[in-house]
Amino acid sequence: MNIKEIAKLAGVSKSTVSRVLNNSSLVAQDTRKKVLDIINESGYLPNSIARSLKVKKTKTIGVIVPDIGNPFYFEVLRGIEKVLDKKGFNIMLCNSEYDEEKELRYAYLLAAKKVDGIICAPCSESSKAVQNLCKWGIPFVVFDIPQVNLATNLVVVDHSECSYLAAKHLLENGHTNILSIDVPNPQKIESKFVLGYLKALREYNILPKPELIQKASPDITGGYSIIKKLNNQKVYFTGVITICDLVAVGVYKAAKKLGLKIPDDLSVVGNDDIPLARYLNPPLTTIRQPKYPLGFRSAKLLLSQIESKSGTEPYDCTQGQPTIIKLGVRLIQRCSVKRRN
Amino acid sequence: MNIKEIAKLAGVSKSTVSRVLNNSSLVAQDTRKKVLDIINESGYLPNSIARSLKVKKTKTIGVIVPDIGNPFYFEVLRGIEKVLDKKGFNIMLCNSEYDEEKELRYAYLLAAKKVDGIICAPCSESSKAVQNLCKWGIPFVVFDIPQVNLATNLVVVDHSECSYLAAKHLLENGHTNILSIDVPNPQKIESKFVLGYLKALREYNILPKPELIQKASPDITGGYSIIKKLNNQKVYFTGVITICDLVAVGVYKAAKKLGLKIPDDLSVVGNDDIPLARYLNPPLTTIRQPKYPLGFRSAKLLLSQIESKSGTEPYDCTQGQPTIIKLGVRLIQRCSVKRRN
DNA sequence: TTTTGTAATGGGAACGGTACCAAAAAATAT
DNA sequence: ATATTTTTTGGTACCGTTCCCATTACAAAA
Repeated sequence: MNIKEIAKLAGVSKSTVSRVLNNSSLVAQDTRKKVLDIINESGYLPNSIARSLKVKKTKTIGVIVPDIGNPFYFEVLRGIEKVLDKKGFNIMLCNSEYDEEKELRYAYLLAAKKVDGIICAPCSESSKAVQNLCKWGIPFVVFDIPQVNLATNLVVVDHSECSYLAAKHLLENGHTNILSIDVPNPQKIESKFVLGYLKALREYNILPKPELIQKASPDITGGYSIIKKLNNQKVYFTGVITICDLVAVGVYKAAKKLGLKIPDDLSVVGNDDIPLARYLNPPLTTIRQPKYPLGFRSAKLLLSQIESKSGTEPYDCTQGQPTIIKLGVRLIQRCSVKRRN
Repeated sequence: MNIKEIAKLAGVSKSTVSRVLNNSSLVAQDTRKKVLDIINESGYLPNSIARSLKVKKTKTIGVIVPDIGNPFYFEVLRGIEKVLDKKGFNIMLCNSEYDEEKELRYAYLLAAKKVDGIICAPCSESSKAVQNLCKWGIPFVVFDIPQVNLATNLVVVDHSECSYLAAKHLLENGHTNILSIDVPNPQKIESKFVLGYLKALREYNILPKPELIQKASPDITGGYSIIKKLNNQKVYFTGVITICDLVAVGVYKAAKKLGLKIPDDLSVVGNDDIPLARYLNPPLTTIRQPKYPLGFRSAKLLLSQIESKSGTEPYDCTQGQPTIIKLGVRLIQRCSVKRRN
């Protein structure tokens, strides 16, 4: 069933049917009604893929995140969805699983599918996918991880501030041997997270110990295995800061296994403030990320980019100043940190 | 940049370019190389939307769930993604937010976008969306909620078994005043969840009390507010079974607020076994749903349906026997239930 | 009556691919 | 050298819309 058949049934041309479909004003009242009736009783639904081909708009946005299983990204997604849905955009969700190769494949796929724009949380600071997005002239915004060497529109949080706040909180509570669990990064340069950690240590005149600067996959098993490993190596620490709450959960799990009490034997401060952080045992002290706003602002930014795009020309991401939106974080004190003397 | 321009640059016809794109065997080695070179250096990417229009396949699957925020659905989604990704399908994710109207809108949208198939967890047992999917001839499978009066392909768990197991566990532990928190359903008939609960009571010769059969929205606030409400009304119960772990979390929250200790003052058994259930305080005893398998099997089933579809004709969901896959559940005992005498 | 203007409709060329069929070129057989 | 087969290529209709342009119908003005 297509527009031509509807036209024939209604005894009009397909131009006219198209006009009622897009409710153009220049179609007579009774013609419109007649066509509408035919459409309803036939169960016809317009092929938006054909439409997209013609109008060069798909009304869909691609979203690439490393792990939707992580409540952090999920909350961001909610923010994104909120604004896009209101504007009639659909979301094509892609889960890169922290795999650069997969991320790139998805970017390619979304580009080929001619999505109107892309929101991406790349796995690394020099994401090949983002570079390509730029090259292909697709409107996009990246969040969470800033891109190096690329003037992209950005919605971020300062990761160094998170770790700084977290470490400082532990230092203020008398901890001096603090383990930092970051996510592995392929870059040679020290990550922002470690930088913030080091800054806090410096302020307290504490020399960083290399064995306390660790990396793990950003999930429960990541946190779990790092604690187990360090325990085997007899590395000493009384506090932990983690790159995300999920690895804090892993730390909890390991602590339980090893018979370590939190916060008595081990203090931990997470990062994200996922919804379930307050229900953990004990409730997790953490740095709250503006998750929903991150998504909300990213989507808004992308939409403005799409709207400003002139006609059908590809979007040139190098022209004009990139917009950079930096959102704040704050410490949420709960019960996973204990004062030491 | 389109196929025609590439053809011109390579000095061949667009047929030939199309052939190398779809790596057809009947193109000479050096022609192929020449075309490939041009493609690479020009950064051309084929428009899959145009392709889809012609071949009548989009290689994308629509997924409609009531709440991706619920780890239950998320786990299902992972299962879906696993099989679809391997077969080169993309996922278009839609969040109906337990809103029938929104669910229907999404179904329409996905149909218009000509997705190759749809996996749907409808909000109700007589989803208008599912009925339409049937009418429109789109391959689909529904999971989690069976459809009444509609012979659809199904991947489900017996909800009555879940509540039966949960209630029985409490009964075995000496509880006689058990609160059942179900999700509101628009149907007149008693829900499966309540049915299983009643069955367990009957086996123990306990008369059901209407005030202990409650409904709440399937999220944290739902569980929270129902407990608060019943507490105000001085309704007495020592055990709770919930339709999902998220409302159990809400129960925890309310208990804390009201100074009730779990499990000493209140025993609770959840349903789903979300990843964080074991990390709650106390760890939640719950009925484990086969979440990942639910998604995995649904996707497999859908794929087989799509593959068996002959050519371009719409899929007729009334012909042939529907496949119904029923998966089992089991009780996971943790620490939220206490024995009473 | 003829002209002019406006509202409503139809015709047909795109959009960017695919795929069938025919034609040309190259390889092989006669 | 010609006939035949096989390999490689080009031409073009089509997928289902939109949208520009032309045409028609009809009312109001000249």
